[in-house]
Amino acid sequence: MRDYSHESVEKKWQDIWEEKQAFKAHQDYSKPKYYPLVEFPYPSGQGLHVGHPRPYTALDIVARKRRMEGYNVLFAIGWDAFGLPTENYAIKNKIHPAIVTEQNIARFKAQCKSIGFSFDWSREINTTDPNYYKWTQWIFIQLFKHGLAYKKEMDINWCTSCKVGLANEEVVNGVCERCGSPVVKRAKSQWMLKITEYAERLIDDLDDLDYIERVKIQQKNWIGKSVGMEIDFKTTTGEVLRVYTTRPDTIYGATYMVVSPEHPMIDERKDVITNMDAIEAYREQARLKSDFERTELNKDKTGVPIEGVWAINPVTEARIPIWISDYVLMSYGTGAIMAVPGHDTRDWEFAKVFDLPIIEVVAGGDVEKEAFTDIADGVLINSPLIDGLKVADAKAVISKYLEEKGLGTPKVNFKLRDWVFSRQRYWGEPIPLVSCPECGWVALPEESLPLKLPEVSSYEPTDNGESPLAAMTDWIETTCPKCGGPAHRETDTMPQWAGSSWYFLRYCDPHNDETFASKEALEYWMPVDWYNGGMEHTTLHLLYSRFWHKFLFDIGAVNTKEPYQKRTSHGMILGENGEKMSKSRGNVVNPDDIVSAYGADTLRVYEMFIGDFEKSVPWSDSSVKGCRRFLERVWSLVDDVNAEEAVSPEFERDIHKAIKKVTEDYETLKFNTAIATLMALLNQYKKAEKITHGDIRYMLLLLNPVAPHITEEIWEMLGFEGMVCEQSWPAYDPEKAKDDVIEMAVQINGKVRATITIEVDSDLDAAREKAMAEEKVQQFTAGKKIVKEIYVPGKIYNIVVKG
RNA sequence: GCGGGCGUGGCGGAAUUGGCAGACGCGCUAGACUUAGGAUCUAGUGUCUAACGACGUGGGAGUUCGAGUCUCUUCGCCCGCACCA
Repeated sequence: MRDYSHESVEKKWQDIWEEKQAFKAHQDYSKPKYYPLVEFPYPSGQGLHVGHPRPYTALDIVARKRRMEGYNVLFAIGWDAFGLPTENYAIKNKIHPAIVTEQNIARFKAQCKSIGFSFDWSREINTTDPNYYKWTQWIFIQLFKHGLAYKKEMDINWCTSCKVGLANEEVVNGVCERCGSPVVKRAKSQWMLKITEYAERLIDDLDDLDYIERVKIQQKNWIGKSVGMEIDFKTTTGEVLRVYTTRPDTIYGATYMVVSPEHPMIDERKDVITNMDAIEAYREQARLKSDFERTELNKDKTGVPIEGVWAINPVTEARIPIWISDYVLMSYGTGAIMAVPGHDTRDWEFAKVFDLPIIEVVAGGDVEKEAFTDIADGVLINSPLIDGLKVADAKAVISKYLEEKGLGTPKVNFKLRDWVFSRQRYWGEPIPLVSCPECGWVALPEESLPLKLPEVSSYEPTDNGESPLAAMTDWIETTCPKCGGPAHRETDTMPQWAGSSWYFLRYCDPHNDETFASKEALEYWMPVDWYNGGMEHTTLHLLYSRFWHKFLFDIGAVNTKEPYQKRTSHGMILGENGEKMSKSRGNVVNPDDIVSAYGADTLRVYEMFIGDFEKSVPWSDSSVKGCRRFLERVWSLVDDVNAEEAVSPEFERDIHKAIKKVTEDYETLKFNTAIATLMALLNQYKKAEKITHGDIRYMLLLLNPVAPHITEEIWEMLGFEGMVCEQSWPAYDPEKAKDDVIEMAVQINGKVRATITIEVDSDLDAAREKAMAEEKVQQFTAGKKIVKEIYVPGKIYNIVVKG
């Protein structure tokens, strides 16, 4: 037998697969389909990270198994290539981002190929390709035409020194990542997408999806539906302050109000407010704070009372003060709250700091010590209309009362905010709209798409907060598609999320230039059957793409209301020291090094064997060696074969058990135990005197999805026909996979004292007879009274004794 | 602060979901082969104990014939975040 040389074996089979187009998804729509999906990577300058192959190998295993099970499988990859790091690299090195992108993609592609993923490379896509972003722009235009895109003044992070807008990521602890200068908020008119219009459906439709529970929970909490009321508070100066609350039952305990520093009533009533100086100073402070500071450092409540105006509690008619504080956000509810310090923790803290009155209106706690927020058992007090009622009933009664009196209306609110869709950047999809003095914002005609990114001399954001495109007068100045008059283009670009919100649709039909994907292709392939990705994408990417898909469904462009039927998530791979891999920590492992030293199959086996797929796990070089050792032992089986027969009788049961276990484990993310099963089976083989072709055949079939190269090579060496990847997935006989004789533990008072070998379906009498024959059992039961016997066939025999 | 998750040998992790805790792998120990071993093979390897045996899944309590698994409580760690009224 020759040595196992991974370089030549892996290259050989990669070439054969490519030549034979072994993994191409077929246009034959009569076969059953399967569509597994992995998150396409951002092609960074660092190249592939060892974190990438974990999810990719996992779904590659599923894809390969499905092909062997007779499915037409669509498994594709592409590049999510717009984005900040490339752009910043381009600025720094004065290279066009398109060139940087091209280089990075070439590297990523070569790396993916070297690991042997069974992608259908003919479907590769790239979000920065005009033939791709043409359709991203087309979708945006549909959103715009259906009223789901609108302009709004929104704050951007503004670096006071660089004089550019910054992404959240570029703001570190309130200062600019690059120059360390303070970052402030600055209002800018931006395009927004009304994802909130889909909030209810984005929650409800989760019920029918096969997402892992923590993804569902996290999405639901992020969307944050709450059922409450908007209630109007009159003020002493005649206007109305509207608040949102989920606890209208506590209204008798509303002893003051708080509005956010940005609340419009402040400017509107400048004339009657007597302490505008103090208010302005507080607002300025709030403005200087980044979101991070406002939330993180603001553990102690701060605020300023508005003097000159009071609110009237609509049920008690009491005159109560109005404060401003940054713990109330303009972006949620109405930007104003009725503060009930007795029964809301934040209000309670605020009241304690500023010595505001606390009235107990729900009995059961001690409001002098802390806010009482238990809504299950509380009973209302000090609330004439609802005294003695439980919280839930009190809510219903007071809501009805307030509604009838015209003081309030029931209202559902969501935490979810609309999606800020504008970026003041160059390396993104141009927004295909023009602003016409006569017609307002007008979409470009669809047949004129793509609107390509123009060549600019500098990619640096401009010092007035505009995108680099804003400096290109000849590009900006255009004519209105509607009236033909002079107009100018939108100069902001789309966020990186845009291209990734629909890429799985393009995989279905990637070369179509009539439409983003043909109806037939979509009807056949969609929905994605299994989408695996990182938890960090749960609330943004996953939600955004569900939103876009639902919209496309509503306009009849796609045939399913959800894009992904199943969603799972993998854990991160950490450095050997247990910390997150990063350049600065110096603990980064490059997959190329593993592939060249041990081979792609070793890398694949290792990443699947390393631990629970769903959990984070530290890298370990010595464990990699163990996986290489396993493959070498598999390789050495070639020499051990000493019979032509099918399966050795002594292995029949083991093989059927292994097929069952591995088949199930590949479906349930338990790749580690699947591989452990194969290792154990191999150990059996190595110990055996006789080992046949048939025995090894099963090992190769089961191991092939994880280690595709070496298994093909051994298959060929042993003279089997065709390729492993063309074979049928082995079936197991449930009867043969079952043990009929087992080792059963015999316990005395819950402690194991002996084991007996017994037929699975034996009854208590048979078990007792065998157990009592054991010396240990006799010893521990001698002279004692048997009070109880628990016998669970196939599991346990426990004797409870006394005395 | 809010939301989500995790604590099992020296290490990564198993445990049919309430039934022999530690599968499989790493590491380690001893031996074999060898000029050599950081290659390979064989055996051993949770802790305490000379042994019988006892103890053991972050800590404490509880339910149960039986708890890593269920309940309560407490401590610690990780991830995400937009103080969401």
